[in-house]
Amino acid sequence: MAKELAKTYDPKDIEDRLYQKWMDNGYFHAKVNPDKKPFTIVMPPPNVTGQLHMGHALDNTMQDILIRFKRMQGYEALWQPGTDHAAIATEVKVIEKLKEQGIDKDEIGREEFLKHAWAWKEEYGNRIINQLKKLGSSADWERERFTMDEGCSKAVEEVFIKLYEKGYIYKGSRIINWCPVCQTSISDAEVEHVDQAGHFWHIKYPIVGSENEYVEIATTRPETLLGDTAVAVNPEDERYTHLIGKMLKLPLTDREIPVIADEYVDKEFGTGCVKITPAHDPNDFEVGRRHNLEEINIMNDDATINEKGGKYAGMDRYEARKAMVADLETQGLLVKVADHTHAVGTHDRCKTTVEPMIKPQWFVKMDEMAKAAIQTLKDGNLKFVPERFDKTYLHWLENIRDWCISRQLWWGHRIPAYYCDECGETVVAKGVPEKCPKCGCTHLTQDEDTLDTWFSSALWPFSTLGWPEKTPELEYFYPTNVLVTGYDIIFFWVIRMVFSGLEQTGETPFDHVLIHGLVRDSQGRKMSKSLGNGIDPLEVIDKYGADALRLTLMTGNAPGNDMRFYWERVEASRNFANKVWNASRFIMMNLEGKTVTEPSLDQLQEADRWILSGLNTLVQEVTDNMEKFELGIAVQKIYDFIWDEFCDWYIEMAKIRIWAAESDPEAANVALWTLRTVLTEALKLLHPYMPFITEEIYCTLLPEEKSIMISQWPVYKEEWNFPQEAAMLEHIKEVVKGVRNARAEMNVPQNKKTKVYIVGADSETCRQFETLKQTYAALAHATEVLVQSDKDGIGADAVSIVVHNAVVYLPLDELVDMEKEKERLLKEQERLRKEIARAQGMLNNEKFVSKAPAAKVEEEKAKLQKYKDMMEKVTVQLETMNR
RNA sequence: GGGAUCUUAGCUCAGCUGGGAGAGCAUCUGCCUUACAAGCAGAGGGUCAUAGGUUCGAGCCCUAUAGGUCCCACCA
Repeated sequence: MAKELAKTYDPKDIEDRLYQKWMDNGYFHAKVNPDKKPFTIVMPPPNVTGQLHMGHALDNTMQDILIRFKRMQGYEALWQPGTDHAAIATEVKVIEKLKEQGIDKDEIGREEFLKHAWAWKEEYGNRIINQLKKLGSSADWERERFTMDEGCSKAVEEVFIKLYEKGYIYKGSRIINWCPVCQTSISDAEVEHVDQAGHFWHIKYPIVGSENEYVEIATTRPETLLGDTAVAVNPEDERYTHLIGKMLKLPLTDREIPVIADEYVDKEFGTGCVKITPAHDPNDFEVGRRHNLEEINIMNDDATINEKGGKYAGMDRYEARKAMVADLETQGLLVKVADHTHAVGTHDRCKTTVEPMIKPQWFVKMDEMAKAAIQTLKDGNLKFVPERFDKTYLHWLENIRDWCISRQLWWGHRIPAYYCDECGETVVAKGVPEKCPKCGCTHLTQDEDTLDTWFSSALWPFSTLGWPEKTPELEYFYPTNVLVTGYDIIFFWVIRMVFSGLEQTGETPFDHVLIHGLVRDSQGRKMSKSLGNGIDPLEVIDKYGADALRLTLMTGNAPGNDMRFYWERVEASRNFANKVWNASRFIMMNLEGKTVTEPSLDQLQEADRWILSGLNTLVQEVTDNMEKFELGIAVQKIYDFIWDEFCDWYIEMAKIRIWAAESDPEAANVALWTLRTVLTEALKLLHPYMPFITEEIYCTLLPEEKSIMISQWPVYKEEWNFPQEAAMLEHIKEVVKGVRNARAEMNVPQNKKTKVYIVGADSETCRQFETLKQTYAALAHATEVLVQSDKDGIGADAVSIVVHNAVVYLPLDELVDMEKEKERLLKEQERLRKEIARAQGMLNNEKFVSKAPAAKVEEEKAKLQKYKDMMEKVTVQLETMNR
């Protein structure tokens, strides 16, 4: 017995209840099951500090759709969830929170600080998980992981040691990107190049021994002059060859530096002379190493000038710049200042200008692993969807430099390296070594640094499944199938997972990477906190429901493209939900108290056969689109089928039999069965996109069923394929549309019903129309439909609608405006004339006839015949009117 | 400097391997028709950025141009 549904759809009534039901029944949980094929997605772990934003909503909706789809198809579908410790982001937030309480990080020390950080994690780590649940995410929460939990930490340690032993991880003093605010090194990927309007300062460096001679250099960062240890020119540059080897007096200091020759210098740019500051510029660093130049670090960690800076010591780098420029000017060494816009490296998180510095850091050697990652893509083991992101991936890998992995932070995985207090020997090991292998000293101290947060996320696809242990889960679910993520983290994450997976497990961690774009605001701007233009997904869920939000995010967008988000779109989605709700309500109302039995195939009427054929096509296409990750196209087809075909046409057709149930209960049964069957199957197709509403309707409609999410995905049924009836009904629609259009144009009031005469071209056409005359009557506001083979009894003033194989007449009596009718027919004639000209033109083209596929040519011939036929009838009609 | 991508109806965007231009919103006209006014029925609106090329046939493929967006990059 079907229970009644509320009159309008209210998501609040059902979402939390259904989610709880799914959880209670363990539907999200995936187990190792040799009888089924696995399908695995690992969730990009949101930061523990994070709050759900539209990007998460989009990313997780896509994953949930794929997982629900595959689960229904009979796969053992695992969606592996978890959170990321987000090293810098979290540490910064914890520091802020402590500050509010008047606590200083350095005062309480590392151990105490970490206690606070863990407390933070406990407090906020669940927040984003709960928000993901609101979205309907069917992740296997029983398997939820955290990048710093015991297992993941073990995996990190294991990888670090293995790579160290292989020589892929090394410690070295090299130039790295230093953030003076966060006080840590950062990787190249974390540096954002931002164009800034700056200056080019042209400065004279006097030549030692030639009092009035000097070279002119141009720099954007005059303060680094304090660390200069050479000036370089291009060896081919004839202007300066005579200076090579000479010494220059470094302004504002008492040092003398040499002029050197290096290919790196571009003769055409600037003055052709470059000051070399090995300790504060990556290029200069390379030049310095090539020429054995001294590396003078002139800055403290907070980017103030250190004691090497003489009178400028203690000043901030920009203060020092100002002071130095003033001094240079005073000394007559400043030639000119030119405006110059250039890209400045900034820390992506805090936007501080990065300061290149030489510091001892840990690095991962990238060349070999990058090669493997490139190869796996080329071998087809890894596919980006859409494909164009191949280039992004390859370009980055082909130009990769060693990865700086150490961070001067406390929150994260501490580097498993220990230094002997006596001899300084480095030992990389699991846990504190008992004694130094070199000198036997028992006092060893662990490295203070932690690892880049991406070091652990790089292992996510396998560390979450138990690696390095050989767990049954790892064996069964790994490698995973799809990774869903935004194009903005291909560098940070996808690439690192690929090379880590290949190196550690010998396999590409996933075979498809489904890339999506950014969700922007209604004006196309990035949603951001500072602009205050972000739309909170939770607010959308609260107002319109999770299903409406999900549908909005999935429609009208191609993979990899950005999308704009605005409320009107959500409303449209909500309206669709309401439509589905009400169609279902109608069906259930009519099922009330009835026992519906499955009819035999020959009991199915034309309309039933048509809609079942349509469903069949839909099932096939949607499945196909979803297999190809064309999620937006698939849902568009489901939407159109449900609204346009099923609601607007089929339900209206079925009403005829339902309302005549008393006189013909058998026909009503067939209609009801078809309604229920098509609705059920369509709901299943829709379920991955709109899980809540489909579940609620499904379970109300079929009380004996437990849940739509564990129901079987629809498959194409050969016995539901009725091409003939499908064509007949399309013909009906054409006629009905014609009648409706004529009525509207002739301003016939909606409630005014008329007779409809259909004059068929031949007996078979007449027979078909005769069969379906009730359907016409209902859909075309007819009191009666008369099918005949001639114009007997039809007045000359009847409005005529010419369709293929028939002319339809509406006797409108006093309502007919003959002028208007004539106009309407002339318009139709004009349209047909164009169609005929087009088809005729193609067929007159010999090359078309000889080269185009035969089927195409036949198609055009048939069209031409059809239009000519219609043209003839319209012409006759016009002539009749003129008489 | 290198690369990607976009330019289609008033707005936001679809358009899968080339075969008669679509959706949602907005606009206009009728309708409170017993599932739904968050609805129903109808209508208007596009030389698919420009110029060439390939093809029997181009929104789709190729080349150039213009404009927009994004990513990468060690010209100080």
